[in-house]
Amino acid sequence: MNDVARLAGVSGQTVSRVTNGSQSVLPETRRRVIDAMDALGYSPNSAARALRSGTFDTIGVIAHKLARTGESRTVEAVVEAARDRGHTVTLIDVDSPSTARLTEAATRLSRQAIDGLVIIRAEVREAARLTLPRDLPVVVSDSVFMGRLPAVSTDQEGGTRAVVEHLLELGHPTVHHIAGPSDSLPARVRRLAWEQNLRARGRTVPEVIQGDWTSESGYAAGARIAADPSVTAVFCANDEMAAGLLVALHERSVDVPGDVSVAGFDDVPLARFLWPPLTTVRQSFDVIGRRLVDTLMDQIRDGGTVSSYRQLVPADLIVRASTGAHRPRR
Amino acid sequence: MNDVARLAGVSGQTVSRVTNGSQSVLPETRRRVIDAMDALGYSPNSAARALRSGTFDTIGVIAHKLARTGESRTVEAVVEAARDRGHTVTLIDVDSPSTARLTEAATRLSRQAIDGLVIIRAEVREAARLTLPRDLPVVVSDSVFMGRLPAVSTDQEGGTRAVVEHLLELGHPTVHHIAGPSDSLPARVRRLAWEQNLRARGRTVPEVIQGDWTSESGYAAGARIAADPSVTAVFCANDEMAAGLLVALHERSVDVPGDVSVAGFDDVPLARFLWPPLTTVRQSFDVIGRRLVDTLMDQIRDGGTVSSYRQLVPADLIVRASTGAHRPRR
DNA sequence: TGCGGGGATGTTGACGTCAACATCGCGGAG
DNA sequence: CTCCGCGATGTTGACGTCAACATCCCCGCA
Repeated sequence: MNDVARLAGVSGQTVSRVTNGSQSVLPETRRRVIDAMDALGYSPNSAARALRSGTFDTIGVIAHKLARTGESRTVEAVVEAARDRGHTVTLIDVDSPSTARLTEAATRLSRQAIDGLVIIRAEVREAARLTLPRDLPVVVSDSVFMGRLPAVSTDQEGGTRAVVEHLLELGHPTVHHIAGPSDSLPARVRRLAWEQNLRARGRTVPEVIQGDWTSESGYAAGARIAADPSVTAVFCANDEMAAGLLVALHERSVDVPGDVSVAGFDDVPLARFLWPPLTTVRQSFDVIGRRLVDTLMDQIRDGGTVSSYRQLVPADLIVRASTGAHRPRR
Repeated sequence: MNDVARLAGVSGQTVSRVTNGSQSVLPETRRRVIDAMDALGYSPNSAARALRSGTFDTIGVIAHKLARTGESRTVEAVVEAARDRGHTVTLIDVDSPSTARLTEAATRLSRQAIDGLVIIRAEVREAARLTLPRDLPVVVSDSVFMGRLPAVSTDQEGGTRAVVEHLLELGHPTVHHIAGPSDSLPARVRRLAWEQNLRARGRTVPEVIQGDWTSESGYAAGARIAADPSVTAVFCANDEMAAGLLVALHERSVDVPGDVSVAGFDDVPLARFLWPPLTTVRQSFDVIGRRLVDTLMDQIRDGGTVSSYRQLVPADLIVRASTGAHRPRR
């Protein structure tokens, strides 16, 4: 900055004023300063700026498995919303539940240059042990931290109810369920809601089929389902597992939706292009991302005051061709 | 820090030594300092640290559409690799090609607290106008910056050749192509390689069908392809478009691969679970991500010296059920 | 002609950390 | 008994920026 000031024949303060768009700089002076900046390839040092101002204009995002649909779409929305608010996003991943990794994440976090933190689906139970720096504004989505920290999340119960009701209305005596891994909070919530809805309508609750979010696990479940003619409707806890199930059923010539109706959860972009197009529940990741940032920004601005501890974003049932009227198999 | 020092009855410097794990601190002193830190909830100020050390332990990532398969998987790999090297990742998105957005990105970039920059698929031509801060180590992948900057990218030519050869060996007289958007570099490269391979084998080069990466565009292309019995093999520039095409063909009772063979590119996780399972080219995003970080770190360490300007990561053909022997239609 | 006022620019110091250097105290060798 | 050396700890200043305050100059009005 001093070099620029010298070259432009002004003081450092004037350079600072130009950088920050202050009004009280003569156009002629401004010109000289900008020329000097270009000539020297100057760009302001953000560390010094942050040190001086005490703010980083950056928010941290803790995500679990970034490439997974929900995560990547939420992160994308968070990045966009943050950018609109003049902030950048720093990514911190806590993929492995090992204590070493967690300690590392905590350390990294505590020295990180962030004004606030968004925790997206830190699902693993061990993550709950993560010590958060005091006074750091935080918002969470679908994580074990829910309840303890302000949260924005999908209305899992509502979405699940919509699927189950839809399938029962089609005449199916009951609905089977391929669940997500039990250490995942959304998986547990969806499973619980499925069970409660069946009970509330006096239907028998079939044994849960345990999956792990991957298509492979849905595919594996398909073998059992194809062999059991009592199964006529399956609600999969996410679209990937539903895709695996569909393929397994095709391979065994079980017709969808003629023999078995299949529904998913998430509405991944490809859901409409599976065969048959998948009935599923759409999560509005963009809305969630935006709300997360809004909520966080409110906290940052108000110095940690939390307005709402629980925001639900509705999840809509999208009916496509993979679900149809009940027809006994065999 | 001063508060901690006072409480522990030491100087600030000793606190600093404890923070950074210096050897020359008596265990007893260290204990006192750590207790004081805990009591006060102290964590070091990263801005001051960065200001002092001149390094941020952070790399920036410019991505285009984060939620898209290639991007999110590459970013995930970059984040992991960076973490292993003790660095964090800051995300900067340049989704829109408008000049305003670019200026904004440039500004944001110039004041960003990063030690290096990874540019992932900044495809839009206008992005080339982005002014990068001088002396900032940079690596790119699949972007318009290739050639000008050190790059790590998928062997698009090799992957494309493998698909085209595979389809020709199955007896198809030629291969049609649904291309990605023309402002995307990988899309242009794949299209060109497809054309060259057909020519090299003396096959007629059919008119290109223009897509835009989305499944919807593949679906739209499906109407034309279903109606044209001369089409027996289609190479789609990505898996999403292939998925759209498959659905369009099913709806019109065109058998895959009986009537038409379909191949994609990317090997998204769901590719194996489309119907029929999709023949495609696997991109090793994890390898690319890791190499990007390695290359960038080398530059950061050596003060900007670039060893290699072009690293190619092989792309392997994955043959599944969506491609089969040629059989004339109708 | 002198004085007040306001806009443009300059000067100073502080943000929190850490490298470099200074100091202190203790034990062992001569 | 003295002095040297070394390990533990303390002191100082600088990193780059910007808020607050100081200064300067020019203009208009009495």
